[in-house]
Amino acid sequence: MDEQYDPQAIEQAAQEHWLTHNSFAVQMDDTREKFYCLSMFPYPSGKLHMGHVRNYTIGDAISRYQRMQGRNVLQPMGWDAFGLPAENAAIKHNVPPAKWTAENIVEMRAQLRQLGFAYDWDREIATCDPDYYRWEQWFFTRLFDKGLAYKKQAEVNWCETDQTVLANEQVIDGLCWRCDNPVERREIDQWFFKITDYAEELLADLDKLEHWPERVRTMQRNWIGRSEGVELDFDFNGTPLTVYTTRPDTLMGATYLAVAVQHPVAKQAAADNPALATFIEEQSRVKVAEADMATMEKLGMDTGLRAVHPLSGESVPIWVANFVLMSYGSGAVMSVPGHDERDHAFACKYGLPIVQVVDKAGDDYTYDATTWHDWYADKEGTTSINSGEFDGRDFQGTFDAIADRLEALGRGTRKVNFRLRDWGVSRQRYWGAPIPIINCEECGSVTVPEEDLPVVLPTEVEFEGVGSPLKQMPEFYVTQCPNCGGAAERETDTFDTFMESSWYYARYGCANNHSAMLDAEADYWAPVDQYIGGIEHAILHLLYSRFYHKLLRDEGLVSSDEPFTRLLTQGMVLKDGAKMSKSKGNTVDPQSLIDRFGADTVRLFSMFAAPPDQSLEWSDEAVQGANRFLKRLWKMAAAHCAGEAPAALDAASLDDRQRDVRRKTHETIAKVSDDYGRRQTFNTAIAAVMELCNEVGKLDESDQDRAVRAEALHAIVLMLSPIVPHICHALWQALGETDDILNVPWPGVDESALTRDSIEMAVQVNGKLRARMDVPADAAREAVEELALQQDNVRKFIADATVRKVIVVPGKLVNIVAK
RNA sequence: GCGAGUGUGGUGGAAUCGGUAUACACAUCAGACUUAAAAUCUGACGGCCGCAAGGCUAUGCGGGUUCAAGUCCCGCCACUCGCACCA
Repeated sequence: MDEQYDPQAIEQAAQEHWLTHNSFAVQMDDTREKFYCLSMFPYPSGKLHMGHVRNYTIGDAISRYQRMQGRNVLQPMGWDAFGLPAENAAIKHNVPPAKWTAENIVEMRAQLRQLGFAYDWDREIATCDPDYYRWEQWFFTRLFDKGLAYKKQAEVNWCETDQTVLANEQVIDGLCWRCDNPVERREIDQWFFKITDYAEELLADLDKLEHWPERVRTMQRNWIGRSEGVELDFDFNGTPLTVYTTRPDTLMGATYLAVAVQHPVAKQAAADNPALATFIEEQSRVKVAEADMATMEKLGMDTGLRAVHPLSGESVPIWVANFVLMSYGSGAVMSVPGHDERDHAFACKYGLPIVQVVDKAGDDYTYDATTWHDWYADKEGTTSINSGEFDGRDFQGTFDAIADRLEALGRGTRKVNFRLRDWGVSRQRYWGAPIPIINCEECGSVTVPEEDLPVVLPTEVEFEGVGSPLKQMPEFYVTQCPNCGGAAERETDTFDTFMESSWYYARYGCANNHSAMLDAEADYWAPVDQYIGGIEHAILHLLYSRFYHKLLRDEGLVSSDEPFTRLLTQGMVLKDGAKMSKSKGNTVDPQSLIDRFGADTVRLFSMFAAPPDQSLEWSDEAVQGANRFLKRLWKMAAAHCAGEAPAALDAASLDDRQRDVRRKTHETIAKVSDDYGRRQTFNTAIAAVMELCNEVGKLDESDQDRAVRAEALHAIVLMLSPIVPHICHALWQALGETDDILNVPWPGVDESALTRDSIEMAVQVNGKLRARMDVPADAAREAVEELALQQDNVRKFIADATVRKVIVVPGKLVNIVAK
């Protein structure tokens, strides 16, 4: 064995070995438990960044560990290949997106191979491949038939100068990123998925995801935003004006109505009220970031119109207000200024009446319009007042009584509302999967027949300006209607790229099946047992995937309810306390580190520097430290192997020092197993192995010293192999082992090595550490107490006091309470 | 504004179920080797007092519970993230 650690040679040899043995290809196997480990696939932007390295090293360590546990492990890799950056690059460098993307994939694949990740490359997929997106198109037609995909008008950012739709990130301060002209909102036809049909289940099933971070589940819960209330009608000139409220118990305190500026009633009132028309015009043009909206001044204007309260029969004014959202509920609200903060501010500002209808027991506060109270919205310990026959009830009592009355009168119904909106899946972009629809003047939107799929995206394109080239390609869009045979036009919109990433995890299970979207093998691998990726996908990607999985299930393609059993959200990689980014100029290129130190050093550092779910502060010095550890490990093994083959271990004959090292070996195995499997804290696992190495270094060259060291080195190499697989591959051979380390099971703990004759215990007096003592492992409680009281330093502290109590924590400490 | 999370040496972090705070590294300092430097090896390394033994003190701040609190509870402060007029 070479004395010098030569990472380049070692890593190349290990990677060649894996390649020639096809080491990571897997098939279905009913004799072993399956384990599907997946890291979020990358967008092929050009090169790997440190975030990728961290993400994929975590996934690889888990995969390799699970394999050593005897599981049938699938770990695939692929490319989230559609998206806007390819179009931007095309415009900038005049290279077609398909070519640019393919070149990036070649480069990044080579980098992933250099890092030694244990992927089954036979299952590699790229979402821009027609073999992939054809199934997405096929599935869309199925959803269309079920009514789960539909078309409606929706707003987009429109640049009049460039005659094109802009993505949100292409709008900078309200201006087009290309021509700096103002961007306007325009309504166009778009395709949607009815995710709201699954809102209830998506919410309820979050409770099943016990191995997901609570943070992610909370974010999804809030995003879905379920609320229970009543939808009720005020009478407006004989037609119902519908409002939604979660507080029907305060209905008798509703003193006016407020409608959104886009509401039909507002438009109607504006027809013969120029001042109002101007107000509406101004307010609909204000297009600010959502963050500013919450703090924006609340403005409104009286329409002069009035509506009739459904229970009191009183006439209430209708106002237009800038804070009412057209997109939630019915775009109109009943205003209860006595018990809603916004309504209160609005009523005070415009002099509208305020009626208190909820009182708090034991609070002698009497309402007047100039003061406000901290329990105005409480639902507990309150009583309804000023509400006629509903007086005297608590929140739920009034809620039910009023809801029942409205339902009996036919003026309202209980309703559950969601904040979640249907998912808009069409994009007016080129570099995406074509939506398989043909628009016919006679038949409307007709799906492309299955035998005509896929609708292939042309890849030989030229960009003129920013619009999609598809819209200038009659050879693409001119076609016949599959229904009537008449002249028709193909849809030129493409799918949102979240479509591809919502089901790729399932496709890896049968990536090479050309006759079906998913099959029995795909269902064998699903669901993903361990998913690893960035927290930035906590809502959209993970919610869409969960939705898609339920769609696939309802189509009979998978038999599970959820796609990802266990989720690990890895933290960001920071430099100088900030996220690495090109604009800040604080990036670190993984390639230069691999070239300098080797992949194992980079892998080791990224796993050692922080627990996986925390942010990781980059440190060039600490990378060198990781490299230094590998060099030391290599030297220790080289020195060990240079001598004669070690004698057989004779556990019974070991002296205390040798037994201590051997105990440390087996304690470390126990700890590292727990850190890898249950805790997923690889940093502490590495620290424990480093400690063991420090202990092993103290052994000398006697027969049994060498035998103890041989056992420890075998364990160390096996335990580190998920994180630094190349060096461990080489060390395993150097230790004289002929089996491929990949096929060697995880080391077991020898319980007999863990026993001790004596234990060091801490002795406290009144909770403060005063002494340490060695006690026989089998000492009785009384003997331990006795020994503790005899310690010199302890006697000093209890000399002038009476011992009241002695607490013994077996094997750990004694606390003497004395006063 | 609402919600979630974090706060421990010079730095990254450890302390898993309330039980010996600062493991493992990085940096720094000292020593060995060297003509010298790098590399490598050995040692020191929270603060204060002390020759030492040892003592006092310390986990953002202030209280509390407990024999015992970085860990649990209450109230503040700072930072990070998410949502953001959802009626």
